[in-house]
Order: sequence, then structure tokens, then C-alpha cells
Amino acid sequence: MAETEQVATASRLLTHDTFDKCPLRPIMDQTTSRWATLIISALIGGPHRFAQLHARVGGISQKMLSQNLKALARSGLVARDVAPTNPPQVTYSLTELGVSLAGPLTGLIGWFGRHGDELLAAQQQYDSQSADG
Amino acid sequence: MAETEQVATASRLLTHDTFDKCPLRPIMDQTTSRWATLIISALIGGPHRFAQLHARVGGISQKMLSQNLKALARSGLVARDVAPTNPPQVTYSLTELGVSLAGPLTGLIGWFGRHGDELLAAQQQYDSQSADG
DNA sequence: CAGCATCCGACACGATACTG
DNA sequence: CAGTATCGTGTCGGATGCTG
Repeated sequence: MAETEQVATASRLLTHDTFDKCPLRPIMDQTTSRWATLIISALIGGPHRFAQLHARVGGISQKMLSQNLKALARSGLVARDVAPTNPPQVTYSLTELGVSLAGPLTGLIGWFGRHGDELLAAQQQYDSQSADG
Repeated sequence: MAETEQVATASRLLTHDTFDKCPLRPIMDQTTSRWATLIISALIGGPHRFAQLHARVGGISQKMLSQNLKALARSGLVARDVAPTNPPQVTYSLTELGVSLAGPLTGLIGWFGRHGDELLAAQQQYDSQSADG
């Protein structure tokens, strides 16, 4: 199956160095951060306005939304379109690059969806064991 | 292609709620955090000792390594095997669940490997635009 | 509506020192 | 070797208030 291949590929990619001083690490940290993943996920469904995103993501502050959106735009993953109306309408959407990221990213999110119960169960078992000790 | 399907699937999964109060978010935050991704990646290559991981990940402190390893073990992604020798030998490896995560995760890492140049270029362009004003 | 500026608390993280 | 304990700092991130 494809999954085994992917692991093998990554293994080949990763076994030869320590990742240290890799210029991609900050970008990856930002892109896989708490809010960025959710923002990108929300934008998969199509373009959103600022307030729409604020509602869709749920629990995010305006500051963090604005901040993440700016970082995402800087990396070329999200496009910011301003309509010169009054009041101003700002629309965010995924760029082509952003769409290409959506595949792997939703693959990861999907995994959490499928295995969430196992993760929760493992944690409970781990905690009860510690309590027993 | 499969990527388009995946996006569509995630879209269906995600469009109906705001992700708020999802019990998986803390786990996903932890698992996709700065160090956890690198630790899991390192373990794809096979079991590692503590010191080996410390060298492989590169830049991580003992504290963070220990802390992340504990969290990963709590979630059932990593197994911790202690050999009762002297000095003690502790070996970490991916569990079955951890291996199943490796697929989606390396898919994401692979994407960054393939598109790293584009991300860096986009940032430079963005920054130079800002400088121009 | 779509942000930015500011203040402030919480915790992530690293450096160091200590243990079995 | 494989950690734990403690301390100090930096950044994350929320609440509030203001602008255009």
C-alpha cells in the first residue's frame, strides 16, 4: 500500500541528517501550528472573509487570526484580496501552493479523526496506570 | 488524482463545525509540535536510545526530549522499553499506532521538502515588497 | 467590517545542576 | 546512560481599546 512506501521514502530522506539548522523548520512550525492548520482547513471549503474565519475556527482571537493569516500570506499559501468598498471586504483564499498543501495536511487531520479514540484511550490507560503505581 | 479526493473528503469532514471544544486539538497540537514531528521522524528509521535521539534531532534539550517522549508515550504513539542492565538501556520505538501516523506525517514533511524553495522564495518576495512600500 | 497597538499572564523552552 | 529539579527568559496567546 502507499502508506508503507511513503514511510520508506521519508526514512530515506530523513536518516542522513539531524534536521539541525534546516531553514524550513520555522516555516513548518508555523504552518503546522495550533491555528494555522485550522485556518487552512477552513479555507479548503472556499474563500472566507475575516469574520467568517473567526467564526469557523472557533476559539481563536482576532490577534492570532490576523497574525497567522499574515504569516500564511507571507509564505505564499494564502491570498489576501481587498475589495475597495465601504465597509472594506477582505477575502482570504488558498493559493495554488496552499491547495497543494491541503492534501498532505488533510491526510494528517484525517488520521487524527480516525484514530482519535485510540489516542484518548491510550491516555486514559496511561494515566490510570500512573495512579495505580 | 488522490490528492483532489483527499481535499474533497476533508472538506466534507470539516465544513460542518467549528472545531471548537474538540478533545483532539490538544493531542494534535502536541503531536504536530516543533519537536514531536522530528522525534517521530527519527523513530521511523527504527528504535533509538535516548542519547541517539538527542543527537539525531539536533538542537533539542534533554528536558524537551524527555518531555515530548513522555507525551508521545502517553498517547500510545511511542513505546518505552527499559533493559534492566547497568548502566540502564532505554529504547524508544514507534508503536503500531505510531507507525500508522508516520504515513500522513511523512506525507506532510515530504511536501515541505518538495515545496521548500517556493515557500522561501515567496517569503523573500513578500519581504522585498514590504520594503519597497 | 477588518484590523492594529498595548498590556499582561501562562507556559514553552533552554541552561544548569543533581540523581540512580 | 537516562533522566529529574529548578530557575530564568522569551514567546504565545487572550482581553481590551482604538482606527479607517
